[in-house]
Amino acid sequence: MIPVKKSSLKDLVYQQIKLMISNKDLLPGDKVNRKQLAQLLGVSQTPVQDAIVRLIQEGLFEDKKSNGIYVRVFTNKDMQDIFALRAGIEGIALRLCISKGCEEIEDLFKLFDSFTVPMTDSEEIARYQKIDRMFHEQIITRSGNELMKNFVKDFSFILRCYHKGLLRHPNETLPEHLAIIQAAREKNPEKAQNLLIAHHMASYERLSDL
Amino acid sequence: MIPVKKSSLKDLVYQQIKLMISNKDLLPGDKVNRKQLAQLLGVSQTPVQDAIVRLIQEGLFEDKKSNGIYVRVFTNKDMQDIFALRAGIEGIALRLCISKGCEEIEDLFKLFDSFTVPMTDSEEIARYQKIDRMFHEQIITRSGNELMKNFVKDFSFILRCYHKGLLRHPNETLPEHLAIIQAAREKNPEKAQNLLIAHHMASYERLSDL
DNA sequence: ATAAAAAATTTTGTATACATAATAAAGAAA
DNA sequence: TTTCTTTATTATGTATACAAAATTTTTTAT
Repeated sequence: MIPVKKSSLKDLVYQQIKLMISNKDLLPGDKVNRKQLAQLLGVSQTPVQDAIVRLIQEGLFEDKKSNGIYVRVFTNKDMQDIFALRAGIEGIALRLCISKGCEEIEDLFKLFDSFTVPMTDSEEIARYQKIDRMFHEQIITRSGNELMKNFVKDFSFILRCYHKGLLRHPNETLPEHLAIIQAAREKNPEKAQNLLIAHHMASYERLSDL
Repeated sequence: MIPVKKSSLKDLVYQQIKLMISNKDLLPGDKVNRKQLAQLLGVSQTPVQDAIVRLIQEGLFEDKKSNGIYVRVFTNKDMQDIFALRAGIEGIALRLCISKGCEEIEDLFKLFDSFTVPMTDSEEIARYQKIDRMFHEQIITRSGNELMKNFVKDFSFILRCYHKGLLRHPNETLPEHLAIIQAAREKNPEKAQNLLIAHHMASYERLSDL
């Protein structure tokens, strides 16, 4: 028997609220109102309460105790913190990928073959960005560390919602990607890890300038 | 005015349940019963429900959807995943500490001066263990990355509850700690980071043997 | 006695009610 | 007007009610 998980209201409400966040219907600093949300979504306050608790735990909402619940405002420092955290996690993930000799990752690497610097065509840059994102996601996924996936999922959402545009031009990042890939092909986990971390930390530093 | 945060019932219940977990009143695999917990704690089911949602989000409970909620069973693989994740996070934290030239960390390092290998006295080993734990905690704390603190707090709790005994003898780990400290004193972030990661990954490997 | 069916109980998801605390609004005094 | 008090409104935390699904127990038939 296949366990069909007919999602419950509370799960739907949770997802719906996250959608409201990514759609900017709920903005950082907004007060979160249980009753109002319940009416808006056409459900009772109970599943909304559940969703709110989850979102607080996830860091998307902030509980100002007696003062109400608010959509969390992420400062520049907060975004930097996320970048650093991701650097550390993705670094170890890549190390694990290489250490366990995961060959299938080669197909990921190949995706970068078709690019060269300098990159000027905006359509090509868009394509590059997509592959860039996929590359980093897949490192986590293929590490085989389930826990990591969950952790990263949460703050990937935050980055997706609150971080507009790219920080560094492909001309700068492509060579870094290629160097990482080469270290991986050489089966040098530590080198690859260090390069990946350096890659992220360069973005981290750039974030200080904003 | 000092904002006195008279903790609400739901927070107390949450903490109380975590205590039940660390006290082994709630064991992995146990079914979690809302009504029963509410009666036990002498509150209504509402704050218990809140706490349960938080604990699911935190990974301590598992929602088997239509099948009920259970105290999560952490497999050996799960514990390994946690170790790897911690390695990555602590590594980047140490790098940040050194990069920002945080001098106060020196007082932490000094705590190791009084130890030498071989270590045989069980009381000394106990003292070492305490300092060991503190060392790793403080790296996170002093990195100045708030997000990290919260992430690590959650899985530190898991390690504390479900991981008994130490994996490797001080005779093996002290030299590693000293090497890490030396790299830090040399203000070499990458080297220190690599050594710290290697230190954790050695424990990670050891965990495979169990 | 064993298997199948039916009935009873428990559990979980959801809704609603309500008191206390917090905020906003209105009115009174300076 | 401005400030202070009082009153009204709303929001949050908590309790309770209840239906549908799941589990357990009991009953019935073989």
